[in-house]
Amino acid sequence: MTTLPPDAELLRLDHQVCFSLHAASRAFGGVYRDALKDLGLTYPQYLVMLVLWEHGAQPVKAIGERLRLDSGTLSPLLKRLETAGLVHRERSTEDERSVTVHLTPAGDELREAALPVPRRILAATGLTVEELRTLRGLLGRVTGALDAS
Amino acid sequence: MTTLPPDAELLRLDHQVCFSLHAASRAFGGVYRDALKDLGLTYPQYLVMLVLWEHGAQPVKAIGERLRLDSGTLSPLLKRLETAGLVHRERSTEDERSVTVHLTPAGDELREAALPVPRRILAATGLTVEELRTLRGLLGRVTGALDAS
DNA sequence: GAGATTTAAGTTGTGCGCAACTTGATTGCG
DNA sequence: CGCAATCAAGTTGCGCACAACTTAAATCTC
Repeated sequence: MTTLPPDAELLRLDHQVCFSLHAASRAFGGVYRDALKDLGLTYPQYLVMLVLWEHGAQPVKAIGERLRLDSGTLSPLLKRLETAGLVHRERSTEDERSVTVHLTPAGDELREAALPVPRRILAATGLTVEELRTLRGLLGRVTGALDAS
Repeated sequence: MTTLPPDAELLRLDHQVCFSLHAASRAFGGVYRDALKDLGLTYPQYLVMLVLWEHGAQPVKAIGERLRLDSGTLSPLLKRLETAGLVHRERSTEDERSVTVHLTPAGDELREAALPVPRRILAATGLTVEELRTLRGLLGRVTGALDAS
């Protein structure tokens, strides 16, 4: 569609994209930090709670697959959520390797307090719905391609 | 342009974008980890080296502004780069609060070894140049808006 | 059925990211 | 001038991310 850029510019573009991604991810982190402070959650903890609110109790493995996180990250994170009284872990009886993560009543209740969060973030992005869809689409494709390579 | 989606979908879209961003950022991290292993650099260390290769010796403060990182992150990172012999730090004589970061000859030479890295990453993304531009644009706008809020 | 392989979760160690703080230098203001 | 406010860099502490490893259970294979 356009003239292909010279090599140098192309390579520059690449690291600009990576850098933008890195910066944007941390900028989101900052806004979430504020929005979640009252709930006492970090952003990754909030992601885990979203999974549990939406899909119910499930094994650590399943949470990890949904969030692209391994047990080295999830185990201590879940331990903190358990200490905070939001979650409890129970070793499965059928397969004793597996541990199922359940919401406690407090964890379930927190859902309501978390409802206004997404709107705050949405407003802070300054993007239109169209743009958000485009962004989500591109990011999804990149992640898929990168993971495959 | 399109029918506005109902509230629930809109809020869903928001956390999907945040999640995609988080996931994409980590996926890039993984690919860079492989590409930079031979150079003995992590991705954030590589970003610092890019700044020095491109703009020459400069104070910690300036590096932090370019990369959106504070001294709590940069100080130990620079110490590691110094231990690796790629960089050395010198306290400014005019303003003794400031520390200027210089490339060592080894740090300068590493530039050549790093040249093939961007192309590898570029290929791994699976996106066209158009799409990369769009992505960079959207991410830049989001970061700006989020930082301002 | 016994032994090798695979699997789920957890542990350890390293580095990044950031808040909160310390230290020492500079600037600004009365 | 003198002292407060500001500023640059560094330190500490905590949580996330991930590689490499351990442990214990399930599965596969002969």
